Amino acid sequence: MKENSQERLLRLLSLFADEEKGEWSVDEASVHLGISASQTYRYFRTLASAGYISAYTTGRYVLGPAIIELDRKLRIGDPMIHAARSIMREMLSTAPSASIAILCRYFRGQVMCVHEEFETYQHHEISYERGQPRPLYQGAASKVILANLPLRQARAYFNHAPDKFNQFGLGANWTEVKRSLRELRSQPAIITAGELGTSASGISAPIYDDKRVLGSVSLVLPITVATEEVTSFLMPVVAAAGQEMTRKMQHLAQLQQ
Amino acid sequence: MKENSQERLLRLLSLFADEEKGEWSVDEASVHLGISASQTYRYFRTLASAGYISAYTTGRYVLGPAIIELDRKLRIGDPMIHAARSIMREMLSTAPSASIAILCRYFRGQVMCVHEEFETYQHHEISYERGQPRPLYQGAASKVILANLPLRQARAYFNHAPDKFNQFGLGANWTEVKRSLRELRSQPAIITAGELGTSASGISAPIYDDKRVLGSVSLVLPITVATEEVTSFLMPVVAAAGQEMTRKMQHLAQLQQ
DNA sequence: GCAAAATTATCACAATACGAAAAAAATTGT
DNA sequence: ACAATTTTTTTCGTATTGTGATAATTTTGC
Repeated sequence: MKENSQERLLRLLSLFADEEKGEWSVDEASVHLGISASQTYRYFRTLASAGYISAYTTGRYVLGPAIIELDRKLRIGDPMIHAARSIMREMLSTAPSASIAILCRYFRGQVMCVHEEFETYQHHEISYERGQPRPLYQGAASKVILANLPLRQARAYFNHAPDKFNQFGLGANWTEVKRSLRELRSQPAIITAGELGTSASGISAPIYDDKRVLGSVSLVLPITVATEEVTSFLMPVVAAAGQEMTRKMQHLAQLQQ
Repeated sequence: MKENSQERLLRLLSLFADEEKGEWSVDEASVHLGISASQTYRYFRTLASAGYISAYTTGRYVLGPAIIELDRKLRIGDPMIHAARSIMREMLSTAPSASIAILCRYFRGQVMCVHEEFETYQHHEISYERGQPRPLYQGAASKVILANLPLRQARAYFNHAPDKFNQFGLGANWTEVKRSLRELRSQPAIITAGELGTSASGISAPIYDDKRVLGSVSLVLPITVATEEVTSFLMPVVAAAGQEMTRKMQHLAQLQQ
């Protein structure tokens, strides 16, 4: 827990991401971070003059335009998203209309959607939303990552929320969980229904780097069209997309560019 | 140009936004920033372990998932975007189909789109793209901000790129520019055609905070439908949207919430 | 397996980040 | 318009730590 001044600055910035709170005053942040008011003012000034936060009215700060600028650069330049785009589009073309394809990443012990592809835009209520961290035990895109994590890590997550693991059908104790993770891993792609909200069904396959799992590609379909027939057709499609992504990621690493 | 260590850290992060380059090695960043290699390693480690950058292969760093997380929070929580959403949608409903509504902000001496509303998604080629800074002299959404800036600032920008100002019809010298800015300011909304690419036309109105201009709301239409008749109908619509936004921003400031 | 590159650790010192308190500036109430 | 708050910046002395150079270690490419 030794922290230097740069880490403190970033921790202040992450206040705007972590908490449900979208705006912070200097005083609030000061007590929350355990930093003196004068120093917190210095941090706020630094972040504000770089555009990462912005005072939309006196004393109240929110995230600033520099975030948008960075996000655009990421959208355009991220190698994983770039590699995924065509694969996801092709996968989507074989799926029923109103389906969407999502690319997720393992991040900070959670799962975060980093890219979406869809034919026609429609607000999907409760699902993987770009940029929203989701737990590892809920939904296909998460579970497939969990199942491919080293057992040590999986166990640590299980110990942290055993009730949740049970609630989402992964087992009531570690022995059961271990068995169901092995079972999930043995399938080419994994399918869930109604685990985030009740209206969607997910089909997901893992993406590997070299040794460890990086994330997952998934199809999310309206639960009404996710019949046994449809999902059994799509399972190998999604599995192939995952394998193709894995291949591309390894190829990328070799290009060293 | 006195810079502390936090500012240096943010400057390193902004390398990933400023330059055309989307990926950096430690050495490249080290020479570019004029910081020793060992210290640059420390900065990279700090940013990486907070998720702002990520090594997608050994030695090559790109922006990390934390950016996406912050961007989502901004999209959801930003007071200006929140205030704009309904106004933009209503404005859009009176416009020809295939039009889009954009919300721009004055940022770092440039103009950046921070939010878009559209009926049906279609990739608009060259226009205001969310997160891409644009110069003040090009396009309606920019010009309306420029025209409402304090003259001192406008003059400074003119001196910085007089040829560009002339190219986009603002005048060949400061006297002419000053006159055309006044002329632009006198209109309820300003209209341009084909200034970004050749296929779009823009109608924009300014948004004020209390005294200074914050940004602009605009309609972007396919140039083919932007007839005199259509634009003269839409001009007061956009102007009203700008005024409504101004009202909401001032109301927001008074709520102090 | 070995050479090369990437990353981390060590160290000594100057630079600066820090909190407390005071000063200045901006904002609000009346 | 003026006073009362609140917000923000400055000052200052000191202990902390950020820093570059170099070495040690780990990882990677072949």
